[in-house]
Amino acid sequence: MQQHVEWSIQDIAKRAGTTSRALRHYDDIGLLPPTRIGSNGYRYYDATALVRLQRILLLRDLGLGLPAIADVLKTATDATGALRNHLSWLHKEQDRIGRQVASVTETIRRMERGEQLMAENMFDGFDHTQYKDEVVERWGEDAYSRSDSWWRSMSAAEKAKWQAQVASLSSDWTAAAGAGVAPDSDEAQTLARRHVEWLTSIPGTPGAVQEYVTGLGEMYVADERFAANYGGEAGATLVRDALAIYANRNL
Amino acid sequence: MQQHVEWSIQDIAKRAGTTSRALRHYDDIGLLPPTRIGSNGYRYYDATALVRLQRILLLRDLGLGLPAIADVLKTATDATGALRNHLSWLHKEQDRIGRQVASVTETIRRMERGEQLMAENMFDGFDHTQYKDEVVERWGEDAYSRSDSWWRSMSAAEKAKWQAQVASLSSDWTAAAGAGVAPDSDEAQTLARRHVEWLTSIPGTPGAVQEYVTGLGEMYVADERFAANYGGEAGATLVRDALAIYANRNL
DNA sequence: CCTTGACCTTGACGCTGCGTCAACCTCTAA
DNA sequence: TTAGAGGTTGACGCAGCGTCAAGGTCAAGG
Repeated sequence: MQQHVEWSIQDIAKRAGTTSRALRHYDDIGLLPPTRIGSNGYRYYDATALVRLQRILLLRDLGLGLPAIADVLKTATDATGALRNHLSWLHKEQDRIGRQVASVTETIRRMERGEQLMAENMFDGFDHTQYKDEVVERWGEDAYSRSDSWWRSMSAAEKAKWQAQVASLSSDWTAAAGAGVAPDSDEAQTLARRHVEWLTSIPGTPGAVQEYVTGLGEMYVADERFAANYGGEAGATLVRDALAIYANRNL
Repeated sequence: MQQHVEWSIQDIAKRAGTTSRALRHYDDIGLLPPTRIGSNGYRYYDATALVRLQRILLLRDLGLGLPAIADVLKTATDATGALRNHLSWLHKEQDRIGRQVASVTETIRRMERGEQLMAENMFDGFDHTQYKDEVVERWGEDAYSRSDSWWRSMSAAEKAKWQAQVASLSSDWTAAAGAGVAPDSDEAQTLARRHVEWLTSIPGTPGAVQEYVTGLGEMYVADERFAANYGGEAGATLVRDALAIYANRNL
């Protein structure tokens, strides 16, 4: 009997369904040293090593990292603990991927409906992350997290309503720009008031929004995609100037 | 107005919710060069750069890689195509994670039922991957894939029945070892026959299984976990010797 | 004027798990 | 004997920055 007491590195690799390179790596990091090393430097493995390799590969397929595998094989006592940890990590990954899938799907859907969506989409993140720092600095972490949770907690219908206001403002600004109204005209200033009211309807963005509003105006002009929402460059310029004037007078 | 025409690297980083290191990286790879570089080497960014950064971070949050993001921002035409690709990748990831969750959960369940499960579990992969190469070499790819699909296509009940046979053999071997029966005794040889019949009930493992069976015996002894399934070291030794004798006489 | 401290710069290594050369022995079968 | 298959040890590459290290720059205070 005992006809195969040991195998070469390639044999072991193919038998276990991995590569010789991986085996050398496992040797390098001390995870699976060969049973014997020939005087020529060749690595030889026996059945015990093969079994250990099987376990390694099994755990690897379950997604564990090599250090984690080493732990499991070393302190064989706590195998379930390690797997349990790993499972919770997997669940987190599931959630994360799930959220990404939802976001990407939604983004694609919007882009397909042709609604200048990249801009709209940007708009969402806009009030939430872009000025996060500023909000936190001026009104504290509480205000920001309230604002953030406010948005996250909105129902789809509420979000839709909010976005309808965006659309309404957008078309009114566009129309005004098309009609060539002046930034300091009553019409433009009325729109500016609506715009600011709409903005300040977000909890966490109270009083002293002058610079905030002015900054927004700059952004609109800086980005032709935002500009597109307000009737192109002319529209964006109108919005910026009207907001600046309104902010100066009323805020 | 225009009070903030440009910002320092830290300001931009905090404002956009990232780090200065990331911005330097984006500069290095040409994804987002600073608007202006001072004579002192300092990086300065304006509103346009901030907007671009926002887009970068948005796409990054959706899980796209930096080269992919560069493509999207460069050829703004094909944004949905890129996202669609990414989405299918995300779906694959979901599947993969899902399978891992199932596997890990199942493994934990088994380990908790205390059934020497690590060994059982190993056992599964055992007949399927470990000898894949050998099976393929001797009986061809067809035989292997038949064997493999055989296992995969088994119903839960069938798998349970098969595992019941394992359990039955296990306890009988353990009992025999405890009674101190000799490897060449009728009792041990009867068990060996059952063992071999059980093994050969797997399609793809026909005739000429002598070396296969002998190799199994060695494995049982080499690994104390397998040994535990057969009544410890003494049991494993009994199994090995009995199988060797049986193989010599009958295979 | 000098110091302190905050902020900036350019390297360069580290992390994960090997794939993939490169340059060079060793063994086996014809 | 010679080709060809297989073995060895480096060492780079990948993704996306985190994290020192070593050293300029700038604004404010003693």
